[in-house]
Amino acid sequence: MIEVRQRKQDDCFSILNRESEYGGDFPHLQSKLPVKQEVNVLVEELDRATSENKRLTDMLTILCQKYNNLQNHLTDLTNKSSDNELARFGKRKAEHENRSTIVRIDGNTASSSIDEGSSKKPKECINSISTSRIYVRTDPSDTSLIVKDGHQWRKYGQKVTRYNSSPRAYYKCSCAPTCPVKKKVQRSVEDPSILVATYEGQHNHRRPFQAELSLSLKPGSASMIPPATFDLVEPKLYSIAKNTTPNPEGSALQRLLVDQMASSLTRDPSFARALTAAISGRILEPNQMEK
DNA sequence: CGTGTTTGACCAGCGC
DNA sequence: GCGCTGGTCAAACACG
Repeated sequence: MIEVRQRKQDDCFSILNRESEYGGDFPHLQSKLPVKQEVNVLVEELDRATSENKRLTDMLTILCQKYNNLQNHLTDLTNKSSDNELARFGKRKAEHENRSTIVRIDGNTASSSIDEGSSKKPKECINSISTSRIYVRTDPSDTSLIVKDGHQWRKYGQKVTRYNSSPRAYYKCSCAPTCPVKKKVQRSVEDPSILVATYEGQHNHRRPFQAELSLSLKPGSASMIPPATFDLVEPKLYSIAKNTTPNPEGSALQRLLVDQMASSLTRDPSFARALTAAISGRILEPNQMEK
């Protein structure tokens, strides 16, 4: 350990020397403290950052475990409520619910199930369209059917459906003229404060309004359910952790979440310092291995 | 005036 | 065949 520490000090000396050669932009390294003492401070900070990094990793692991448990719990509840509705409503509803349950259970968004079962679509078309669903918590007093997801949508219809008193809004993606994606937004029967957005098809263009989504994801704003619970029923987002192969739309959401995390973390100066320390620690590790 | 939303009409699938 | 239902269209309307 002492040897390792000495080695880190040597490496820091060499870095300091190089910095002085190039007139580097680390003014704190050019203070009047004795160099040896400064190196000790740096090494301590490096150790502290490393331990903090480990602590953050542990926290992330725990967070993933909790999310897993929460999702399992919600899936159970959803399945139960589906069973209840099967008993309550007639055959038409039963078939509809069965189809949507397939999506929820296997999480395969490219499966043959169309959530609301467009009666106009030929069966072969239904088989080729992928669907996904997200749940967004809103203020119950807010009657708008707007889900900010980073894309631009044009509303082309609204209907009150048989088994849900709240109207269902129909949207088409207007980001690109040829984009075939459609979206349906309706309040949940069980919890009117939750908006259920069902997406059909895949975007054939890039997401244009990521910044807007960033705003909507901020805590305390229009109350998007926190990113970790962005899509609780359909586990494609969770497939990040489970290492499955989601469809392209799922990948887009994954990238979005990763971007969100990355941007929020990189904005934090302390995290940037810790990251720098961790990286420099990695660089130093091979030297330690040589011993 | 251009763009997006609203809303009644229409269409097609499904069950009876 | 008829009625119910979900999905779509398109004219009217609102808004910046």
